[in-house]
Amino acid sequence: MTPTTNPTQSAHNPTTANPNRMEPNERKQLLIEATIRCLKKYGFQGTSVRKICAEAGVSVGLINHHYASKDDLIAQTYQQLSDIVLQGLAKACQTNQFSPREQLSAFIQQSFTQDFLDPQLIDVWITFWGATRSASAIQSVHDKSYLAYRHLLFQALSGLALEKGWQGFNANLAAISLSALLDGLWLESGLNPHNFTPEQAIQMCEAWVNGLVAGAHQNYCEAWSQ
Amino acid sequence: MTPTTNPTQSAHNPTTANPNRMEPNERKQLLIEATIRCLKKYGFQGTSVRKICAEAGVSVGLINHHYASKDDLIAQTYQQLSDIVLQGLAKACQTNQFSPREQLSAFIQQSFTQDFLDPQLIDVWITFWGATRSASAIQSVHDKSYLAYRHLLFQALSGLALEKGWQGFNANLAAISLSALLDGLWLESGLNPHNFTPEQAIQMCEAWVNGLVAGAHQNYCEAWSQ
DNA sequence: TACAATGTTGTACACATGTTCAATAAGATC
DNA sequence: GATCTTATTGAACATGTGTACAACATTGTA
Repeated sequence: MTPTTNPTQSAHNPTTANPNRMEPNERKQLLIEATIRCLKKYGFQGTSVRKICAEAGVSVGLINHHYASKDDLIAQTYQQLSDIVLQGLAKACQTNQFSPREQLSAFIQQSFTQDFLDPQLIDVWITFWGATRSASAIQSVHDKSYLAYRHLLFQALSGLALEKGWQGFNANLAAISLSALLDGLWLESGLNPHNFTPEQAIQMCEAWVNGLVAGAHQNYCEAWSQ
Repeated sequence: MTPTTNPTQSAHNPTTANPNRMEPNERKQLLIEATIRCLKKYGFQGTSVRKICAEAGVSVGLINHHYASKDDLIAQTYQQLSDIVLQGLAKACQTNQFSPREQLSAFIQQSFTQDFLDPQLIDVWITFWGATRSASAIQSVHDKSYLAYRHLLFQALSGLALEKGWQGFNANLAAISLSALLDGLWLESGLNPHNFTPEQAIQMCEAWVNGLVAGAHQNYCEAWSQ
C-alpha cells in the first residue's frame, strides 16, 4: 500500500503525486475554503470567480468543472458553514448529563464564543441572508439549517417545560423567540462589535430564560393567544 | 403668480413646464424612490445604475449629475428608508398619554404592521446590513439610525424602571436586548414569512416585557454582572 | 434678444463579470 | 506500453458594470 522503496512509485498516489491534480472531493473542499476566505476578505459582492480561483491557486475554468455554476459553489459553501456552526452548537448542548436549563446555558455560551463572533464571519452570514430570497439554492439551505437550529432549542425548552410542569407550553414558539434574540444579538455584534461585550450578550440571553421561568412562560401557553 | 389666461405662460413654472426638466431636489427624490423599487424588484446585486434610470424614466448619465456616485445614491436611499421607519416608530410610541408599558406595546405593535412586514422591504434592509461593513457611508447611516432606534426603547424602559422602582436597572442593555429580539424576528419573517404570524411576533415581544417585569429585570441590574 | 447657468441626453470608454471550450497532461485500466 | 478517462489550463466570448463627457435643451437674467 505504501511504497517507500521507490520514490517514483509515490507518484501513483493521486492526492500527493502532483499538486496540480487532485481528487474531485479534495479539490472541491479547497475551493469552498477559498470561497470562505474571499467572502471574508472582499464581501459577497467583491467575491468573483477569478478571485476565488486566485485564492485557491487555480485556473479560472476549474470552478465550472467542479460546480455547475458560481451560485452552486456559493450555496454549497453556505451549506458547509451552516453545518460547522450547527455541529458546534449541538455538541455544546447535547450532553446527556445536562439538565434542560444547563443545555440552554451551554447553547447560549457557545453562541458567543470567540469563533462565532468573528465580525467577518458574521458579515458573510448576513450577506447569505441577503441572498436568501433571490437564490433558491441558498433559500433551501437556510430553511433546512434554521429548522435544525431551532430544533435544538425546542428540545431544551420542551424539557424545561416538562420539568417545571408548564401545561400547554408552546415550546416551538419559545424556540423561535430565543433564536430570534440570539440572531439579533449576533447580527448587531457583527454590524458594530463595540455595542456590547460577549459577556453581556450571554447575560441578555440568560435574562430571557430567567424571565421565562419567572412568569413569561404563561405567555407561551396555548390558552394565552386564544 | 398663477396665470390662467395664457396657457403658454404656465411653461414658466420650472416643475411642471417640461416633464423632462425638474428641480434638483425633486429629481433626487424621484431617483431615490426608483432605487427603492429596484432594490425590491432586483435585490441589491441586481440593482444597477441603468436599471434605476430605466425605472425612473431617465437617461443613464443623470445619476452622476445629481449624486457623486452610485454608492452615494444607495447610502442616501438607506438614509431615507431609515428615517421613514424611525418616524413611524417614534410617532407610535411617543404619545404623551401613554404609560411606559403602553409605549413599549405601541412600539412592538408598530414593528409588525403590514407595512413593516413586507418581505421585499425586509430583504432590502438585510442587504443594507450586508453592505454596512464594506461601505463606510452605509455604516455611518446605520450607526446613527440604530442609536435613535435604541433610544426610543431606552426611554420607555427607563420610564418603566422608574415606575417599578428598579434600583440600578441598566435600561441601555435592556434596550439592546429588546431591539435584538425585534430585529431577529423581523429578519426571520423576511427570510421565511411562514414561520410565524405577526400576532405571534407581538406575543413573543410582549412575553419578553412581561418576563422583565416578572423578574428578569434583576438580571439587568448593575450588581448582577459583578 | 442675447447670454449664462444648468438639467438632461446618449454615446463612449475601460474594465469586470460568469461561462465555454479546445488543448494539455496526468492517472487508471487493460 | 497503449488507451481511455478526466482534472486542469488559459484564452476567448458575450454581456454588464459605473463613470465621463460633449452635445443639446430649457430656464432665469440682463
